[in-house]
Amino acid sequence: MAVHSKRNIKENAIIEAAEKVFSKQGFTNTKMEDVAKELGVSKGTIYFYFSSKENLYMAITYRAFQSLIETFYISVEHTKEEVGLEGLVGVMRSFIKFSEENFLYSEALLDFISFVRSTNEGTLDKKITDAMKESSYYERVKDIQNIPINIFLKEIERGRQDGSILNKQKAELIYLYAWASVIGFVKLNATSGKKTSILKVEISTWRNYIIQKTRDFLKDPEG
Amino acid sequence: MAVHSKRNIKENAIIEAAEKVFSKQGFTNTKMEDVAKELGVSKGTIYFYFSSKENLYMAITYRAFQSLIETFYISVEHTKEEVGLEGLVGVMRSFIKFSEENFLYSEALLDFISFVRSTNEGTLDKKITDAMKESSYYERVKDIQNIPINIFLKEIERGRQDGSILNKQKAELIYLYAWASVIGFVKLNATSGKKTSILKVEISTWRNYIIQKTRDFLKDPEG
Amino acid sequence: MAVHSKRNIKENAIIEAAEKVFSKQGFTNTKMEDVAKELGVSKGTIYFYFSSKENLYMAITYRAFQSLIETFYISVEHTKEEVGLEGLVGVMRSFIKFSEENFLYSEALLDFISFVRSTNEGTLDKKITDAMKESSYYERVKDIQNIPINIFLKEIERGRQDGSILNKQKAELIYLYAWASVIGFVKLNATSGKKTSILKVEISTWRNYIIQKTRDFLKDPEG
Amino acid sequence: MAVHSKRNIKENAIIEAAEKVFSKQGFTNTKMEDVAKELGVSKGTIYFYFSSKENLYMAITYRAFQSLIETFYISVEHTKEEVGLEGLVGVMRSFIKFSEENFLYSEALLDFISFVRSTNEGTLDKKITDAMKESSYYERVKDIQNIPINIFLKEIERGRQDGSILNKQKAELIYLYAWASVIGFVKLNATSGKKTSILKVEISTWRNYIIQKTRDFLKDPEG
DNA sequence: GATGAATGAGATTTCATTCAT
DNA sequence: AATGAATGAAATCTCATTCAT
Repeated sequence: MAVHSKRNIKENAIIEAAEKVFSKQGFTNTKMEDVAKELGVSKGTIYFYFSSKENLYMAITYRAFQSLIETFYISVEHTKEEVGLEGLVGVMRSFIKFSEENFLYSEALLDFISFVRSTNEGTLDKKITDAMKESSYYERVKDIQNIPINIFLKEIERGRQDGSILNKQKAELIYLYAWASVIGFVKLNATSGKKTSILKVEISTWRNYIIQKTRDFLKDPEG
Repeated sequence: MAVHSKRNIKENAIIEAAEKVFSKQGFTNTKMEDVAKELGVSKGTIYFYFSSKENLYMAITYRAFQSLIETFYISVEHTKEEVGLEGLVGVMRSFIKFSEENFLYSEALLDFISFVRSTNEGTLDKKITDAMKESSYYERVKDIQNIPINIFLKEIERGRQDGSILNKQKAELIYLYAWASVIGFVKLNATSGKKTSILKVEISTWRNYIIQKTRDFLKDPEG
Repeated sequence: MAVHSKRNIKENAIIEAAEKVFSKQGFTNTKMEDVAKELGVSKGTIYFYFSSKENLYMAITYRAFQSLIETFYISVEHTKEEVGLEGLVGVMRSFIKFSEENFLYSEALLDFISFVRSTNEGTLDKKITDAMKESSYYERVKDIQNIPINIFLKEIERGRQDGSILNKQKAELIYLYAWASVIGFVKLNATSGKKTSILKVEISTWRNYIIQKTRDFLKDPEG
Repeated sequence: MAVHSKRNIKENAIIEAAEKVFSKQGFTNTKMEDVAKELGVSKGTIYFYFSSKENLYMAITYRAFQSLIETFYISVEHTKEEVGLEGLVGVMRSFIKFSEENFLYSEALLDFISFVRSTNEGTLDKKITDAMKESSYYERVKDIQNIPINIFLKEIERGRQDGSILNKQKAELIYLYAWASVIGFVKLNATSGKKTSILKVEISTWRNYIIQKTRDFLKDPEG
């Protein structure tokens, strides 16, 4: 186990270095050499741990899902004494926070969803190719990809049980509507993040508005 | 002028070919050769009309804005007899339709916004580099980039005047909230478009829900 | 046609450059860059004409077969007034000469034979991989690979008709026996070719002996 | 000595593993890692015993010569009561068998001969480079390389003494002629060895023919 | 003795861009 | 205007070899 965890430590170090440079320069504009330099190792070392650039990206995707799941669990844990509505709003809030703080993760999640949904013909402009399926992380990600959704859906159910959520729409639809808001929000803010406003609107105002709207329509029996 | 319009015809043909292949394969995965082949001309010809791949993408971006503006104007024209609320809902509806039918355009708009907002340092993973600023289309796009927003805002104003829109939030915030929904919706559907449902939710159901929600919160005085 | 032949001229120039450096340094030890330098062009140019290093080798293989066929036809033509035995001895002689003068061709022929005969499992040490099958030249070579053999067999038949060849063995066996001698002869001489003797035997003596033995056993009714 | 033989045992194990993978994949396509894996040790261990990949190949070459010599001696021993002609035919027969059963050895012998004959400039496509000369096995091989030939030549001499061999050619020429046949035979059969015929000729038929021809021309006073 | 992580030179291949015709 | 051959910088990936533990 010592040996194995040693390997894991290095793998994680590489992933973290990769996250740093991918975040700064983007996947396409980043050379494996850049990742190596960031960590102060040689190119070969990166390839010793990750068989390809895509595999490395897939590992990041895995971490993205893991991180989101962790975030969701923590949120749910924090609000377990409150009603389901508050639990869900909490999840939503942490979802936004997560996406804002980890734009790369947010992108990775999105890329993966697109990839899984896409057939071979007509692939869009993603970093992902068929080679990705050969990544050892591909299966791992597939195994956990639905956990965030399920946590979300479970909170809706809880809210319905305790009467705090009155919206009668299909739970999945609520999830999609909420997720889309977050994605749009994050995408439109996708820059180096120095700016604190857009179209003269404070980003924090916008963020709060999304959460408020979410709460509103969850409570709305006509929702 | 004859010469000039002849040039325009060719330019447009190239842009259309580029749109086709970019849509299919994405910007990064498309070679200039592919664009040339699609149109049945040589690579040299493409470069005769467009100084770089980036410039070509910028031309597409320009068309994307033009097209969105046109779409918005048509929508507004169609609903000018109705109240502002309906005008705005119509704009929203056409916005979604536009984005669904032109994923590439939708991406281009987003890329441009990101690009403009970003400082030079810390550019994200966009197809857009500094070379973009040198594009002859860059200035042109900057000149019209705010028109869609302004149309949207004007309809809000109209709705407020005629009492159909009661939501008291800053108009720009409403715009951002609406736009984000559309972006999220489109992004999550971003595949070859063969699928008609996601998470067991019909896409049309989702689309209608977004429009319904938009209408709801525009009318809501507490909105 | 002018255009096409222009392309062919360049292709041939590249092939000839490649033959030169492959002969000198061997396939594995030769970089595409070396081929480019030999011709005074850039690496990219080589790839403009040949999609891969293997494809280039396959093109050489094609030339090898073409050249051998040409050599055989010329030999047959030269001896058409003589009996079949002499025709066959002539072919044999030119076969040896061909192999001595074109060691690279001789290797290429051998590699191809091995490749075609081999199944996927257990490929031997050749420059050839499965990628080779994707070479545009692969099919072309397959189409002509049996011509040399057929010429050889036809001469045996002619010799039997005119009574000059009395050996009663299966024609194919005769071919294999003769070919093996040539291959062994060439392989054992496979060096830069400066030496004129081996084991104190003059190479010319050895060569003549092979031809003499061939003639002997073709005439031998007990052969 | 205990230490030394322990070392030898390990060296032999490595050589055998190397022979296995080189036979299957060829020298060039085999990574040191593959050799290590085959034996279930680490790459470092291989390097502890063999200074380089070339050196390892040289060790195999040494074994190839040893094995051939052993084979020859056994054959000679078996036929010492018979006439020299039969002794020589026996050697030939075991030579063929040896080469068929150990294609890698057969290649190694050939590579070594080529290497020794070649000058530094103009080395052909062998796995062998100048580094080979630095191999500790290089000298060892040089010391024994002529033994097979000498055994062969000695049998010819014996056959001439007892009158069973009447062929008057230089003994070395006879050796070369015989060896070439074997090399050609083996090279043309160089595949995974599943096929039992080539050009509709049974390989066993061909093999027997070579032996028969060898006997014939050894007896032939005009040979 | 043995390990396997780390190195880094080098190989193949790609492709936006240029330019002679 | 148009062509497409040519360029060459750069990217991904390989692997024999080294070396700290």
